[in-house]
Amino acid sequence: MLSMPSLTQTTLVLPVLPKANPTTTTTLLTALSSSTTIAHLKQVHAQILRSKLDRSNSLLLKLVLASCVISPSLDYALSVFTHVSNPDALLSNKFLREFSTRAGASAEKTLLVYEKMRKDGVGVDRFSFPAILKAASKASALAEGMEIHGLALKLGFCTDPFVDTGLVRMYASCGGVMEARLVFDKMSRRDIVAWSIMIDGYCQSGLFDKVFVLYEEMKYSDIKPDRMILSTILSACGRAGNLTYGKAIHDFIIDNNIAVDSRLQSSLVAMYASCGSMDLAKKMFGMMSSKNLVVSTAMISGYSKLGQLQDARLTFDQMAEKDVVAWSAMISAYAESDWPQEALRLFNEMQQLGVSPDYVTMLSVISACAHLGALDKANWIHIYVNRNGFGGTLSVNNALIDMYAKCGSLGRAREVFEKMPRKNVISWTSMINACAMHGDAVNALSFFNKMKERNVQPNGVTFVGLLYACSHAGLVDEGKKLFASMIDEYNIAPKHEHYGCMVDLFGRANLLREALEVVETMPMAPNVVIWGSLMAACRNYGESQLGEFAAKRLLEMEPDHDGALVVLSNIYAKERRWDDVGKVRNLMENSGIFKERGFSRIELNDEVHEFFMADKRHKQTDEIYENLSRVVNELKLVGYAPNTCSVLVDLEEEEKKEVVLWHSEKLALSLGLLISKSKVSCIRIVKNLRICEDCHTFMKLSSKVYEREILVRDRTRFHHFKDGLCSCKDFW
DNA sequence: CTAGGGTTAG
Repeated sequence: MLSMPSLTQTTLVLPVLPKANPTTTTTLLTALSSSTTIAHLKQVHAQILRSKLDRSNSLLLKLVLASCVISPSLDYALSVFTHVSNPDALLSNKFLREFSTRAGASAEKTLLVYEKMRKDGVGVDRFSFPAILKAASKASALAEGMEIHGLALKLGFCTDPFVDTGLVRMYASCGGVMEARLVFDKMSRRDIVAWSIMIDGYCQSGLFDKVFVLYEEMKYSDIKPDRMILSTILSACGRAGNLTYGKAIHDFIIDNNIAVDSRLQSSLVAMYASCGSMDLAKKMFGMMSSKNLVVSTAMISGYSKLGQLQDARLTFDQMAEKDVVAWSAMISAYAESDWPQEALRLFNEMQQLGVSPDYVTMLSVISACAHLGALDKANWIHIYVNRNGFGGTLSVNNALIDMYAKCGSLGRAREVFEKMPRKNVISWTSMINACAMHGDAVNALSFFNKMKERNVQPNGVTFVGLLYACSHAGLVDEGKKLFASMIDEYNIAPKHEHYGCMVDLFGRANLLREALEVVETMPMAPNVVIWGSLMAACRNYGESQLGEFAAKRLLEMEPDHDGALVVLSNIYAKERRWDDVGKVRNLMENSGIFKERGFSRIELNDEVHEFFMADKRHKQTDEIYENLSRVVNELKLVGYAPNTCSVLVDLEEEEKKEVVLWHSEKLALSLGLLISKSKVSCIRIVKNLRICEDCHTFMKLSSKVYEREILVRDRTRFHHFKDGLCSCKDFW
């Protein structure tokens, strides 16, 4: 080890080497200690330049490599490298490799190194390509990747399996699995790594069928699967939810005595967890001697998918260390289970512990804000996104559109959309959906037209948004045309959700015969949603016979479907079939139909208030109820009469009236009117269930009497109440 | 002689 006086950043002297020579400098550069700093290297650099040793490129390159070793940021190394004329291949490749394998170094910088090598016209040989292609893959740089492909062809390296494998990987990562496959098929010799990368490419593109086909093909061509490729296949099984294939792989591992290391074990647990087979996952997880980050995170997301939040949280709390992925998984679990406040709380806790979020974390946090529906929080997270450099990320912007729409601000959603530097189908679909949610069918259709003009291909989800918009706006002909063009023009096979929209489209327009025809002619068996749509239409138009039929089909599939039970009991009551009413009531009591408790949230002065029905937990409870009865009396003057149709419990009429008056959205409105006095500000309420008819009327009248705009988000859509009218035109 | 592949969050 070179004895260097303890240099600090402030005493930049190099006393031992007044005159540098190649040998001593080399010694110096190869004898790095943990205390060597960039400052030391800068001195050596100066020595080299002063002693005119810089014509010896190898010395400078050694300096470059030395700085790679000691500094996580490769900026200094890069700056020295760019000043080396005609770097030689061996050291350049080492440098490239250093760059491409370094986690912190951005792939774009590796490509800069490559460009420099190209410009100097030397230094590129077949050993350079794997690293360069890896960088192009990481950066998803298709244009550069293709140029590199061209160069490899020109230099005659395209018979080198390492180069070919790199090309397969590059195309696969840039979204060109087809091109990857072309390169793969032309390879004369395919080893297990080549197969592995090709299979992983299909996995990344979500083409799981191809994954399994190719894997079988590989086994057929006498290549024995190893642990790594088995991991890849298991991951595909997990993501495709193919438990059968996953189990078969597990059996293969056992039958062939393949040693299961901790990584393969993690893959097995992750596969079972992703397939929702938590019992098997848990069993294997329990057997692991040391539970690493990855496998614990897989367990968290497995539990979360099944809605088992307590188990997810328990696993999370038991983790000795947590990285950003684990935090993100837990935050996402809360966000997706409609527990947004806990998701946001966890996000704060994570930051306090010094863990920086990445863009996936942001997606979950944005989704949490969307669930919460609080516009102030939404604005806050948007600022956070911009300040922390996520503003340019496509998926983040897509999530922001959805968030603003769900927080009631179509305008802000549109602003995000307009400002986006790049847009994809999801961006357009999110915007169409945003309009649909707000009952703005005209703009939904106009976004669709603009999307077509820009040659963006719509997908099945796009049409769900469009059909939803049409059905809620009563645009029957337009909806029919869109449905036809989806099939004929865009070759998209309609799924359940599309047929559901069509049933809704006709049902809402009182075209019940057509609605029934859709149900009868659709090529797959109708599901709960389809029968539910038909039933709702029948209820709205008093079509009891068909309504009863639909409700019964629904109950065959979901015996405790609360909506169906209510409709049936109302139909029977109307027809005075008291025996049947009694039967349904019994069913309702036994099935515990109130599985989801209704609640409403309102955000006032940056504080979120939450109410259940007849809730008395709020600190201003007395004022809220006092104000509510005042409001009720004032509304009665303009014709309000409590409507108890939606009350399911068996109560006396007078009691039912009280129950209706204490619905959570009315409590929220009462507080809103108490606290927010300014007539220009809109009162925003978020409800987890559908708004009932009585509350809907109540909101309409309040908007007129108090000259306030009221925005209520219910389970599926927005209601803008203004001047006594609602944007949903009383169809919901 | 210096080169390529695996598990987790959406």
